[in-house]
Amino acid sequence: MAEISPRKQPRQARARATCEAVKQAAARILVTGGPPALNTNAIAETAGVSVGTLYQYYPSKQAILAELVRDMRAGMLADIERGRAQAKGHDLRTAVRLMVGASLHHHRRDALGAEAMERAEAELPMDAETDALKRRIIALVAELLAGYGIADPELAARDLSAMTRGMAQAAVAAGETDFDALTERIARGAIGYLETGCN
Amino acid sequence: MAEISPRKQPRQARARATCEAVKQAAARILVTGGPPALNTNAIAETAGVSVGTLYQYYPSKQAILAELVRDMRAGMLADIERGRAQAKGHDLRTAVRLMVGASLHHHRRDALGAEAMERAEAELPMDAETDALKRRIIALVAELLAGYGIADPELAARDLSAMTRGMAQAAVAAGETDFDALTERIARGAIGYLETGCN
DNA sequence: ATGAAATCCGAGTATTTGCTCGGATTATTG
DNA sequence: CAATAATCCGAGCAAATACTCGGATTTCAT
Repeated sequence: MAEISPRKQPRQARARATCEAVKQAAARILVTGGPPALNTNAIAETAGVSVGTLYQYYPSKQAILAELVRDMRAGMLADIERGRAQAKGHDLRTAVRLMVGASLHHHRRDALGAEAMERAEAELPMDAETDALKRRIIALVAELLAGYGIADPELAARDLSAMTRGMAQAAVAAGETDFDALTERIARGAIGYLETGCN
Repeated sequence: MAEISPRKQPRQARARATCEAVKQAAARILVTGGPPALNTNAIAETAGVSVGTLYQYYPSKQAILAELVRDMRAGMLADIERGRAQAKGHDLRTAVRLMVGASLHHHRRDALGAEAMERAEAELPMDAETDALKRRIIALVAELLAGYGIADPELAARDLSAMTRGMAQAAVAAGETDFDALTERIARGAIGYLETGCN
């Protein structure tokens, strides 16, 4: 059974830099070579540290990936929270546009990295903290939708998240870079989903 | 460099049964254990044949997966073709409903299998034949959409496919089994996407 | 029935991969 | 400047994995 929680806390600045280097190295390898290319020796070499050092802070390979995914989810949650604050007070249509835009924020920063991470998440035993983050994201969207009188807001939140994720994934895979246009297209689908339900 | 095209054609009935057993074993392992659990020894054992036998028909592990994915894509293409034949003559909304239903046909047969396969496809070097199948699927949808005067039908086809895939994936992951309800929800999004574009 | 072709077997090989351990190096403290 | 704690190193081990090979067994054609 592979441990997932970190093994030891870095106390000195040097050690903190090491941890960060390891994470970034793992992320880079994941983007360039996909999950099968992600092995501990490669991570250590890319990070410029030795395997032994790596294992002082991460108890297993999976733990590195888990922390990477957790970071991404935390970032997403922050993006969504900002989006909701921005959307407050607007009508449903513009609120949806703003929320979709917020969901795509991490794609704007690093589209390939975001995609690689989301795919990697699938083949990882879900750790409790990341699961909680995902639930909070959905709950946040559901709460917003409920404010507009949407029926079954939880289901709608899940559907809209999935819709966004799916379309973004395909767009990135196709090499699209105009995220404003993509946001607009996703918002059209989302608004259609929400408004067609009421009549 | 791993070969992907099959190594030898089975000539006798026994050999054909072996090939089929290998494929089904691989599919089952993929569903129950995910990509990391898919190794040649396990495949051979599950299929009830020896590794040596396996390697007489498949030049590499990837070749097995590739053929599995190819089969699934071929099935999807057939489903979509039937869907289009059924949709012909109806108005846009019912046509969309029928097409979404057709796209989900393989999910109805084996939801977990379909999902496992689609995820596995991502970490596989795209082989030419499968790529051609995917293109044909998109082209078919695009052609249908063009008949209804949709602008940029290729892009719309890609977006709608991605939308369907994303929502279906999330629904299956959440344990949903009512595919009629799911079809209806996806269709709402799709119709919204298509109709909001025109005004 | 008999030779040839097809199929099957599974122990074994070469490689990869996750991970450990004992000791060297660097930082911190009193 | 010690002495102690923190950090780092990397050779190497144990296990897993993709794949091969030589020969046994079964099927087919005549």
